[in-house]
Amino acid sequence: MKIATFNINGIKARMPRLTEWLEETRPSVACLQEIKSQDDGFPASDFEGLGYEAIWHGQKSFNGVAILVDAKAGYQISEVQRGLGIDGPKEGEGEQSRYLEADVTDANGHTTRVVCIYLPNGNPQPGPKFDYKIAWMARLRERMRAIWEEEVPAAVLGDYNVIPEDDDVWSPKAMANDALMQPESRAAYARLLADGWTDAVRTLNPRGGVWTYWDYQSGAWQRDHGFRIDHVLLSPTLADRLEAVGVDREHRGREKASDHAPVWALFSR
DNA sequence: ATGACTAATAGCATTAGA
Repeated sequence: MKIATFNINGIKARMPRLTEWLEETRPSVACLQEIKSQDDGFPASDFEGLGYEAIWHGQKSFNGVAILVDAKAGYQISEVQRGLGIDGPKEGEGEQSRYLEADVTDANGHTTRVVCIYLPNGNPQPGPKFDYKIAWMARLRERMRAIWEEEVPAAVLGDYNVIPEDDDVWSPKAMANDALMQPESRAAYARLLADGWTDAVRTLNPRGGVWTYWDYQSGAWQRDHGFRIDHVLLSPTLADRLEAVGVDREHRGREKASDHAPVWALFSR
């Protein structure tokens, strides 16, 4: 089983790149963030044509998450929960579409809990958006603890919008004031790891230096000015089966690419 | 230096991203 996460930055604008990536790398499960599409506009039939079954939690203009499974390879998906029950930072806007949780069953009947998240960015900080980010992380931790109690194999993956350590960014100094690496953001992420969740990419790359995002501006891609904010967190039984991780960097360099690259984790079954 | 790109929606710029 190969589980992947990809912040696609607009599903309409990215469909050609997304299609290529699915055909070339064929993940068993793909978590997508920032689909920036309402539920009605989601191209489910295009994914069906590629052999993928999807569930999605859309929103107009911003945010939006989806989970795809390789139906052609025998995977099935069943939604467990959408949303964490937390309102956005603006008065009366309601909940943003950032959380989608499902059970994924393989051809042999083995089920894995898969949680696709798009954690709030939190800039500018300090301010209400940063407060929202920290509150969202607290709610996420509560939900992850509940999943932990279920003792199911689980992966919580997506765009965490947190740079966990200084060696996860090309220049800690350049990013020092960003919400992505504030001590509060890092502490909230560290609490998830302290709870027992395994950071798959960090575990297999203990020296850091792995990037998953490069800004569109200032030639960041050409200069390799990136950082790691897309993470794959694993429950113990799933972590035991972890065989490899990777970042599909090459896809970041293509025409009309997302500013994020896909991140994947491979398991023994 | 509070910019530079990019996407979406709805203008004939603004918001948001990170």
